[in-house]
Amino acid sequence: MTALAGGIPRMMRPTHHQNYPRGGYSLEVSTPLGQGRVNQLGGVFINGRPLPNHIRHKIVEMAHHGIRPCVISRQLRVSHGCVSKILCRYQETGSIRPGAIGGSKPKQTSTPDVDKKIEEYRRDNPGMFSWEIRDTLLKDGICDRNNVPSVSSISRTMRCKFGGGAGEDEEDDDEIEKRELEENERRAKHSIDGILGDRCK
DNA sequence: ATCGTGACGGTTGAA
DNA sequence: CGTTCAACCGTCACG
Repeated sequence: MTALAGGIPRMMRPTHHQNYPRGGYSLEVSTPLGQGRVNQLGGVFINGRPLPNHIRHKIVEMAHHGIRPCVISRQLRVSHGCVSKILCRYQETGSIRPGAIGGSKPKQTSTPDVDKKIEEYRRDNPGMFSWEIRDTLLKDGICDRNNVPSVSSISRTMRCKFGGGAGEDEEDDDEIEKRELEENERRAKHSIDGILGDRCK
């Protein structure tokens, strides 16, 4: 641990390390949704998970009323770093929702160019099969035999871009939010049901 | 006193 | 099915 005599690169924090005296400082509380913890301000949070929606909402609402971030932080018991982040994001994107967690990068098996071409073929001829697209890619000289994507790769690409063919409908934040709230409630209820009378299977 | 920032330990979910 | 791994999370502490 002492290994970096050579000048700590201005941004390393050898001393911090989230070193709590082991055994617990960060109180643990149980919530319907998992292991909750308590931050320095006394607020409850779940490590690794986004803040609940109503808190996020409250943060932007208070900010909207001209309340300073530091006050919001103390009042809602959310770290100022988090308040700052949520507010920043809200200003940038207009959304209070957290970013998409998890999943793999849409794997770029082909170049963007090829991807574009696939989209184009598909748009011009929606009934086209993946193997036909593959053939066309070769015929048009977009790819050669060495770098042409596999048929399954092409169908994956199309699944991603076209979502299975159905038109994508954009829901506005409110709608998503509402649905999320319901889902949360349902989930919470579920786990309570599970505790009260475990009968599923 | 505030607030931007990045390390950290954590969870998630498509591939 | 289980595993991988890069995305995001909020907290903490520094500056």
